[in-house]
Amino acid sequence: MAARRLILSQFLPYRLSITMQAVSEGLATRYSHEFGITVPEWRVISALGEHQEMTARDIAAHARMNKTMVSRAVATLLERNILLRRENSGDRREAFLRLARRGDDIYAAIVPMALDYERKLLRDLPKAEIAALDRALTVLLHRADEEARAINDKINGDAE
Amino acid sequence: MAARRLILSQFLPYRLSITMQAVSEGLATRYSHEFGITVPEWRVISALGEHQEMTARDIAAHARMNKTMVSRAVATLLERNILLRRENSGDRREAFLRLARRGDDIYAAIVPMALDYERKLLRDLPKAEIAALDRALTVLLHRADEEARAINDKINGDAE
DNA sequence: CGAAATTAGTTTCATATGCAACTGATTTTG
DNA sequence: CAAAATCAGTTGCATATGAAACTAATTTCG
Repeated sequence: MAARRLILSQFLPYRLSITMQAVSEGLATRYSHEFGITVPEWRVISALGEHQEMTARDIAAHARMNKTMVSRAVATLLERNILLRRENSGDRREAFLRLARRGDDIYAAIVPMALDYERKLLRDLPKAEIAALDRALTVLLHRADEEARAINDKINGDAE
Repeated sequence: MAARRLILSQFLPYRLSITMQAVSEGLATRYSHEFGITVPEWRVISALGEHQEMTARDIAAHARMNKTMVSRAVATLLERNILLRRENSGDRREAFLRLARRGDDIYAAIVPMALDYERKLLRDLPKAEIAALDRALTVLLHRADEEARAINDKINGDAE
């Protein structure tokens, strides 16, 4: 546990952070400019584009958003007629959400834009390196979740 | 430019975003809990730990922060006697910042914690995959910066 | 030299975010 | 069955954030 030097530009959490920031901004600028959609809103739209009909809770789980964020994004999108909402008559706490006509159009317009952007980013990485990146991100997310759980347990006194 | 399906869980910008979020949180929880330091404050401290003495402007450039963020983090850290500030008598707009005694202590305590965390995250990735991840992040950041510039130029009408 | 432009850094303001408290509905359990 | 606990989703509140306006200092240039 020797205190080696820490060089910010080589430190993984820092690099991940600035890279994701740049990547995310580059894409968000496009669709926000063209469709007035925020990042959380895009997440909701893409979740529903992928799964047709979900509750807010499902969306939160699928897109790793907290329920406040989902609630607000959904409210705005309903307001703008981008989503449709159908109450679950079997459990009136929840409601099924899906893309309205306008939502379909927006989704259909953003998807190629997003995939094109992704392609550009990865353009000159060899296939093998892209595969390695994929694996690495999977492992990192998994480990980070584990570590987060560990540290929270320690802070909260473990026995809950 | 065919509108292939977009699967959120496989879409690079999304994966980067959630991974960095988990990674960043896992580390930030530790030092915020132990030292009451925020992420921007840690960035400033680590920049100064690495480079001894810098102006706010240098810090912003080195740690990819905007000047508002630096200004606020520095103000808090000065307040808490974690930094020292020495006005540049040759150019009184700027000031040189460096870690105070307390800042050194905090830095010395966080660095091993941060490196340990990084080690844990990368624990079961083979050396070759880590190297591939490094290269990939470098390329991605570079491409994303390029794309951001391109899109901004397009939006602002290019000829500035 | 002196006006205009530029720069470092701060502050204002409008927006984004998340936790925690809340509402209304459903489920659990004594 | 009724009280307590849980759950889906919303809202209030306090904090975080960044763009743009601002201040004070320096540089540029007519």
